[in-house]
Amino acid sequence: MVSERGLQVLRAIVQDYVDTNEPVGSKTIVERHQFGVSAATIRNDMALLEDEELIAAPHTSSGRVPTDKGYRVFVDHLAELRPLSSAQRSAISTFLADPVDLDDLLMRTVRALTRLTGQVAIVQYPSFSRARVSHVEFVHLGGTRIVVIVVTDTGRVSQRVALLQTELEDADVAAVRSAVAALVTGKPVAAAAQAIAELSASPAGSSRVDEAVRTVARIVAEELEDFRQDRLVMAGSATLARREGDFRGSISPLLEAIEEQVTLLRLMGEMVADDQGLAASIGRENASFGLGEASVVTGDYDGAGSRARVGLLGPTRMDYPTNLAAVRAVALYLSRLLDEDDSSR
Amino acid sequence: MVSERGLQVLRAIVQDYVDTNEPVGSKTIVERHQFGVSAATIRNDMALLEDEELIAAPHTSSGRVPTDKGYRVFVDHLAELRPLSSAQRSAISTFLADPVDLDDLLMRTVRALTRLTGQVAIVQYPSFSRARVSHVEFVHLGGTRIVVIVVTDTGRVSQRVALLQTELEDADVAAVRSAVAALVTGKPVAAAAQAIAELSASPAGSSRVDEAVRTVARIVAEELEDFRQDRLVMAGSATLARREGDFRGSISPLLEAIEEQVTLLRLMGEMVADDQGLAASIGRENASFGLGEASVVTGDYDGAGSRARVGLLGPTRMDYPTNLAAVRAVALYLSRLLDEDDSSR
DNA sequence: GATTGGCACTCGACAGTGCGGAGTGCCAAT
DNA sequence: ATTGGCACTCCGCACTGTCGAGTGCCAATC
Repeated sequence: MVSERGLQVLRAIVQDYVDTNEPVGSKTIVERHQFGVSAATIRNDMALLEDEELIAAPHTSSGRVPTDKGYRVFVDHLAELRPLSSAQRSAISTFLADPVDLDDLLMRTVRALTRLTGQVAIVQYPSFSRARVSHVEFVHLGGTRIVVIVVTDTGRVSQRVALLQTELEDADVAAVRSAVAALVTGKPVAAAAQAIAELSASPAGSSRVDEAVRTVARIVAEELEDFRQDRLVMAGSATLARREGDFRGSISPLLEAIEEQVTLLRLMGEMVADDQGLAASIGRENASFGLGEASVVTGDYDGAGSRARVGLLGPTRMDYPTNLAAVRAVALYLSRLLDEDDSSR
Repeated sequence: MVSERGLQVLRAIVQDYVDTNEPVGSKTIVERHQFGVSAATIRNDMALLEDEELIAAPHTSSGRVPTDKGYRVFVDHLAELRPLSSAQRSAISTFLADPVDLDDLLMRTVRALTRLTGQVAIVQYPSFSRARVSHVEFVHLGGTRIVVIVVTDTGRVSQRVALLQTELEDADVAAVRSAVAALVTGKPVAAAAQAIAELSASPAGSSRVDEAVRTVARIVAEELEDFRQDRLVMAGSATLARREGDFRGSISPLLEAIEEQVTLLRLMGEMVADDQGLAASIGRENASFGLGEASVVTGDYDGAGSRARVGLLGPTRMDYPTNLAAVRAVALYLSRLLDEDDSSR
């Protein structure tokens, strides 16, 4: 059983190791922290911590390094968020001031976070499942090509080019427009998708317009899927190269995950937040995502009536208190901005 | 003066060095190539090449390595494109078959290129400066928020949320729509932007609608700028981490350039293509872009009536014949696809 | 004049050696 | 439970000598 002091020793090890990137020995701990006991006593505690697999020694008779399990205990029980300096707070607010639109706001958010922490920053687009379709629009490009645009009441827009089977007159396009618009306008995106599915299931008319309506509706359904499917904005991948020694292996799995996005989306989706909306996934806990050498910390924010996450990706050996605090501060600020925006319309 | 055989020696050095990543000595050349002369003779040639600064020795009495200037001569005078295997050709065509839309096509293009070459692949969006505005659309979200959508006859769409000074009735929105639409519809994007600039210069009316028209027009002008401004799609940044030893320094400047995009756009814009539409920018030639350790090869393609580039970013020590051939093949294929698409409407 | 074989020389890579320091584990004493 | 002491382990570093690859130069040869 690990004593109370033993846990404090673990905390000291994590802090010093994050600080210096070198295995920390009993003597160092006595020097850098005020435990009021001798190195030998610390050694006894360390032996217990090692039994519990909270720390490990890279080589016989070398200092100790936290294990993934050790980091987990540290984050769950020992870490206190390190409050941001006022300079950092004001940096966030100036960085995020007066965004042009949602894209711009999220882009600035990740830039701010990566500057604040030196890690790769990630933000999910708010999930739009509660949004309603406010408008569908078609632009006939001539021939069989038509641009299909869907807009939600939260201001998000998706567009796609559809290729029809047959050529349409402009009058036909108007007919298609009113048919599809009637089907989805004003409905929440989920309900709109449902309505389109029902249309597809019903017996098909064979008129030229009817056929076009079906084709276009299918495209609209795909676009609605876009709204439900989360997307990511990221920044700071260059920081990985600088911090390369922190990853035992190569950083290429990380770069792949960044490029893939899907992996990160799944990972971020599966993490379980605490009562402050914060979550951390550490080292081998991410092994199934190919990120066994990395950690992710996230914070929830509220946007457009739904929840999404902002987070950081970095080495397992990261400064969790600082990073969690930064994520939380940015998430709170983001929620406030989106809330104002929401209520102002 | 470097003899004809001297140039062949340079070619051999480049080829072997790209192959093995080790400085190549006179003996190796004699073994791997059929020069029919002895190592000593090769050494004499190498001394001349060194005088011309086409090759250099990393250390006294070590094998030789091509300089940037050496690569330049190789690419300009000695390299012949290495034709793609038929397997590779068919890989391209299956990879690029049946794209959903332009975004999808370009995304697949970079994926194909990065798979083919193992380098970072980049493609510019076709420049839309010759495109015409086919449609502007507004969606009133309520209050002072309005989505402004601009569509060109090439099928490209840009949207942005505008915040107005004052609240508008739906009737006002209709008035704004017709005013702005009259201003720009049917015009090439450059002319449309011009028209808006003239509007801004003319004396302002003070009615609510007039003011809204000006605000919205300004937003439209911004969006037109989007069309003229090129954008990039990229893939394969993870390959950099694997090939890390090829870069003397860190790969972080490369990752930064990839994240910045602007740098790469400028670089690709400034490169001068040969009669096949191919271009290469080697090593220190890119120093002013922070990419002195890297090379970029590009090929031009025709899309939607205008020209754009597809390219590769990798270490200076890259396989230029293969990479140039791959870029050319993909560029040609892309041109063909976009041309078909163009003529089918 | 170009080419060649020979030869001395330089340098990097590598393995082996020895040493100092940091850190541990254990034990007997407190 | 805590502590100081002590033997032990192992890493990191500097130093050394050897080996091989490669060069540059020169006199001899075609």
